[in-house]
Amino acid sequence: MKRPANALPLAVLTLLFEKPMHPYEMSTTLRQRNKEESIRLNYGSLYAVVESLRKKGLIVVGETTREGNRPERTVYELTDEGATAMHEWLSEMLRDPSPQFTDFEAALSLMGAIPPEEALELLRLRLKALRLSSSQYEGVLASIPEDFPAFFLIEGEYASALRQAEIAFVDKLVTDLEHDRLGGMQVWRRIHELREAGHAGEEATAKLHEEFGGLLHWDI
Amino acid sequence: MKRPANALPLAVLTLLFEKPMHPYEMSTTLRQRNKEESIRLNYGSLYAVVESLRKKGLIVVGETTREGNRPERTVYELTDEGATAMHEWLSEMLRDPSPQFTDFEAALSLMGAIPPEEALELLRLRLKALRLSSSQYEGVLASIPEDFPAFFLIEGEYASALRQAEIAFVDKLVTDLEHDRLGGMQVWRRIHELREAGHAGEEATAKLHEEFGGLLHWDI
DNA sequence: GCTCTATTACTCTAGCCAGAGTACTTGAAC
DNA sequence: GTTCAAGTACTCTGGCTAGAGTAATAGAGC
Repeated sequence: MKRPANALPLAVLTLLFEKPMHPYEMSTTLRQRNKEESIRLNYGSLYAVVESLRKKGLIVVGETTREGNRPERTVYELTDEGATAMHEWLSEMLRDPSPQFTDFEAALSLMGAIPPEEALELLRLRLKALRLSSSQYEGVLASIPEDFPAFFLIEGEYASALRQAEIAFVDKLVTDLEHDRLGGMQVWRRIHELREAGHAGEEATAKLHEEFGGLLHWDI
Repeated sequence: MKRPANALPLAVLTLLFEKPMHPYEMSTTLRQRNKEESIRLNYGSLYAVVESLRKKGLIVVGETTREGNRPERTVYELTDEGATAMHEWLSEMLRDPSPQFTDFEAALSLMGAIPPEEALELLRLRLKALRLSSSQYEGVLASIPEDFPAFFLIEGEYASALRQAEIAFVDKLVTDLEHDRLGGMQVWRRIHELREAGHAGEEATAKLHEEFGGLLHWDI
């Protein structure tokens, strides 16, 4: 079975593992349990996902009811295959780390396309935003009763741990940039100087090789 | 302008910022620079993305050439609007932290659907895999010459920092589970015991409320 | 000189997913 | 007693994306 990037189908399976539900109830339940913060949820996807699970035989239509003149509600139930698939899929996601392609990692890898001074300023702003959201999270945590079971906060704690690591990383990067301490910064800066002066493309590349010589012959 | 989740269009813009290219050259360049590790790349997406950038006027067709009987190569160039868009978009991605919906965060938030003992074992395996990939990364790092510019390794360093944080988090979680130290574990375990005994759905929920009383009335 | 694999350069298709749109109901406020 | 926001329950559209498929050439090895 192919695992989609989005965990929404898995979330649907786990909800139906609890009890039969209609899609709208799934969405309100997920929302009420704050799953929206860890799982991308919207109606369009939800109904499509439910239909595709049904086609695969992982869920079946139970009953359809109607209250007053409102749209009909279609209640779905988990099949045995669905329960198995849910178990396998969730196990895999817990067990196997998979490459994640985050925005910031991509941005870092393309950072060379803007001049170092600008990048530095943007990273300072990022740091500020990260620290703010971190302290907001701490605030929310502080407002939760002491005896609230940690189990229900686990995904938030994980996100928070990653955020702390990102803060430490960006903080160090900012400091390194401020002190011109990052290896390769001269090339990076020179590229943008040349471009400012009207040199671009192959021509600029040639000039860089001339100026920096062997240093440009890495390519791991 | 709407930012797609995938950074591929941005990568295309930054490549054309360097010099005009045809799509196939973009893909080989990205691959050669190890950008595949931070940016999801495949042909289907690449050609679609290039076409959509063209439609938006961010890039234009330069020349088309043909060598022998091979398929024609269409070379694209960045427009001024494209350069502006690239700059804005990359700035945004560096500046604004955005929610990331990782697999593992989703898996943690749905972990309740499998029994605690199983989850513990899966997390142990995850930890092992994480440690392995961490030491592999260290190995690769060690094989790189000392004077290799850190700037070109920055996204790998970021990924590595996050991985270290995940290792620390999972390690602690495993220990907590081993010592029955995580708040809410009794409810979690009991849910699966009841299910084993044939109680599910509303019935099980009622029983849980009976047994655990007030403890189940959180919902932040 | 013939086969086999790798490389070059795309094209096609089906499914996924986000966001906006629809249409009805309930309850609160003035 | 009527308006207006919020809630209920979906449907539609169109863009995005992954993976497989195609079709030619170049070079390595026997």
